[in-house]
Amino acid sequence: MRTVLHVDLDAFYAAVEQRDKPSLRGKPVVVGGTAWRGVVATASYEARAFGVGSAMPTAAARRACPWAAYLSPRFGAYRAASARVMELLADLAGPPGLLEPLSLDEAYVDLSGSSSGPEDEAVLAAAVAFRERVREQVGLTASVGIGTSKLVAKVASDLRKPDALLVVPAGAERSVLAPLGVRALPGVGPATEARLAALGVSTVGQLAGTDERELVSVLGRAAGTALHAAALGVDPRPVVPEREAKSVSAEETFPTDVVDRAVLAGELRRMAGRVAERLLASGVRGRTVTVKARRYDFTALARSATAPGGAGVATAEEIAAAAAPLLAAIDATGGLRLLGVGVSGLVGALDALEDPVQGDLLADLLPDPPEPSPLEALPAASSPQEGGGEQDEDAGAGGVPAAPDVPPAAVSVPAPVVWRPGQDVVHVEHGAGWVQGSGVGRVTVRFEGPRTGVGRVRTFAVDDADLAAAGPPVW
DNA sequence: TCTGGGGTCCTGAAACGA
DNA sequence: TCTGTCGTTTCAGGACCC
Repeated sequence: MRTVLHVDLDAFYAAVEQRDKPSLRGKPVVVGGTAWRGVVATASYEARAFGVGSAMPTAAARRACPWAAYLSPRFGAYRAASARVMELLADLAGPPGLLEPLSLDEAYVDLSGSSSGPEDEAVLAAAVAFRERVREQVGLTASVGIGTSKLVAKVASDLRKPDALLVVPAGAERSVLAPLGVRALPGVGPATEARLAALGVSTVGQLAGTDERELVSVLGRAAGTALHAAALGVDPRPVVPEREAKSVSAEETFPTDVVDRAVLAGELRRMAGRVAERLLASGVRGRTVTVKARRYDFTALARSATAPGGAGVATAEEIAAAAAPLLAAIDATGGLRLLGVGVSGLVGALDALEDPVQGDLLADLLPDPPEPSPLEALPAASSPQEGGGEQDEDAGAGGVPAAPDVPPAAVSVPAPVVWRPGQDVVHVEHGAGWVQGSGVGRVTVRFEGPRTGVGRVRTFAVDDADLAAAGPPVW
């Protein structure tokens, strides 16, 4: 039985400001960009009463609540407060140290090793004591949720905030989640909510009752399966103590849109310097440089390039040199309102000096895992007749003649996969697969397998024989 | 309302290379 | 040598989170 605790500091930035400036206590406080094009990062609960919320344009917030205090963020103060809270959380986590900070104001702790479940009296007592220490020693309030998974703990901490503690006992997950709106689930934003609404799904309970295949067809494989599991209260993600950054970037919205290429190039060099400072401070280099822009009409675009070899970039000069041709490829007609540059594919500076081929050689010397790759065992769609017979998506008995030892359940096919060469359409339905319409060419399908992991791609041909064949081709 | 900044992850298409 | 096949990598964009 897992016990996961989620901590969320209430209205964090605004709460730190109210703590440090007694005159602001009990009053509406808004922290965020105070410039003309700024947005709200955090609003105190007093400001939220007037309709001010995160991500709202500052201009709109000022109209809704002109009497609030509008402050620029003081990240130094927030980092210090966060560090103190994380220390208290580390004490709570104990020697196993399963503490995963998500941001300055949020973290997960895995207490499975020292408890019998979420409703364990000792866990409850520890959580109460932790919240008391945060109040006394840091001067802030925290909302805490406890459950059998990250998902349930997080939803629980959101449910009664601010300044609350909620425990979801093992077995009660579904009944707690069911009445909530789908937006209560992490990962469901406006776009996903709208797609679910089109299916007639607005609550988590309805989501749990929806066929997973239908969700996959609408949301894609990863989101579809994860959300369906989440609606059932299932979330196997472990608490991971250390997570290394995967990219470093800097971006800026200009006070007014910029058309002048010389100005854009200068801004890009300045931001390359900011990125380089952070890369050098953490002793890493990056292989891929991305230039991001938002045009006057708010359309976003990005151009990226990956440096050949293992050396990568790290200095301002290297980043700027790689970014310059990417910026040149961006159409700035009408002006850009935002420009940014980022570096990803990060490797330690020492790693970058090593021959990247060595890893492959080592992999070749190692014996293959016993599990056969489902990809190698898959017959191509260009042999539709070989499969024959009825498809059985779950058991797959007789459905994959070339590899009877590999159940089709080991392979998940994202759906729908649509290919359009000119006017022709090849449409591969979810699961075992159909080819409909007319068309000849290649279809690329991304697979997931026990050995290959997620993201492997198989490309296969579809020819006239497939399309003329009676019955669906079977993979 | 008119939309920041810094990230993560996912997906489809295309290029690449054996 | 040429061509088709197919796995891998890269690129671009979308959605989401705090």
